Amino acid sequence: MEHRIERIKKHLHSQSYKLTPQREATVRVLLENEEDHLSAEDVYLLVKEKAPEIGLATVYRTLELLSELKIVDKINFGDGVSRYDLRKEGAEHFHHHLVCIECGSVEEIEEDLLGDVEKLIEGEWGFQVKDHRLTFHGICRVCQKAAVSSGSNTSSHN
Amino acid sequence: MEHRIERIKKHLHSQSYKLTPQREATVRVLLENEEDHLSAEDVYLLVKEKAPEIGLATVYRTLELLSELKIVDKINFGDGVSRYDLRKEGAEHFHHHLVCIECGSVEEIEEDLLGDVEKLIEGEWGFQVKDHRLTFHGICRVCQKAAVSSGSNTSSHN
DNA sequence: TTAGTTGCAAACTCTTTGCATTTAG
DNA sequence: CTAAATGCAAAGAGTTTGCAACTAA
Repeated sequence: MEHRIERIKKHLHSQSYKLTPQREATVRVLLENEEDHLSAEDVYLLVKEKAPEIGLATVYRTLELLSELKIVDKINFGDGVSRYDLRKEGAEHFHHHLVCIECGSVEEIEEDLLGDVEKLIEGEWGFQVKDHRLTFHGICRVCQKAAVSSGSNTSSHN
Repeated sequence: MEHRIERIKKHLHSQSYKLTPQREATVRVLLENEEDHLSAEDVYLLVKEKAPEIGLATVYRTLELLSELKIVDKINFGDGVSRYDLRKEGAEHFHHHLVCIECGSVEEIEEDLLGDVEKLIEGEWGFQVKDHRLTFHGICRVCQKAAVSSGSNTSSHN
């Protein structure tokens, strides 16, 4: 964890940005919640626990900065809120998401599923792919089980 | 075109919604601009040309209704604006998009590229896929050519 | 020392809502 | 006739910005 902070610090310095305590606290919150998809407000509340004086505007500015530096990815699941996701070390592509339409849970898929599809896009459409966003909407394992055990009689031909 | 209006009318009636002149005008605008990805504001301005009395709130309400009825899809390319896209007749899945990071153009791909990937998701992750959103960000054909002819010397190993 | 950063409050943008009035079916 | 829909203006939610004070490098 510390080495990741250190790396981000260098990344900031290389562009003559400073690593302020507020920024460090924000990055720490993101590191400690890598699995989640926090909104700016979520981050704000968590940062506030460590550094109560921080303002929401600073969180927004920090997240925007980290986003520009490709340290985080800004995503949008369709509710009107932006969420921020730390990029995995050395990840070439943005990871994918499985969003459950029942319970709202979000699962991440690191695996690159789109290699072939991207080749097709470049070949057939002449479009040079730089990044992608892929989200599946559906029903997660847990909610499928819940539906079965509550006796919903949807014919499951599987 | 008229038969598509007629079909939508029936779809509305079947749920005891009315096809008001405002709704019809909105649907017509969407039909006439199927290729584009209009924001609510865009739709509002276009509808206003035919039906100047319409209010922005009505456009929002209509788009939300059409979205619920799966007549349109609501999408979000990351700028803070929702865009609305008429579903193609009989389209099972949401189509894909190629967004150019140079010129902002958006191209649509009707072809279903994710059949295999979805099977994998269902098999490996036990996640029952209902729909997906796939957007590629990159450089469109036109901007690639522009970059070459303006003599940008980025080594293109292709 | 000083360019960069912060907190605050006010401003902005997009979207939703309350309500009196109108209208499609 | 009446439930549904409309237009307007006001309210909400999320995000951005101006500015004087502050601070990391």
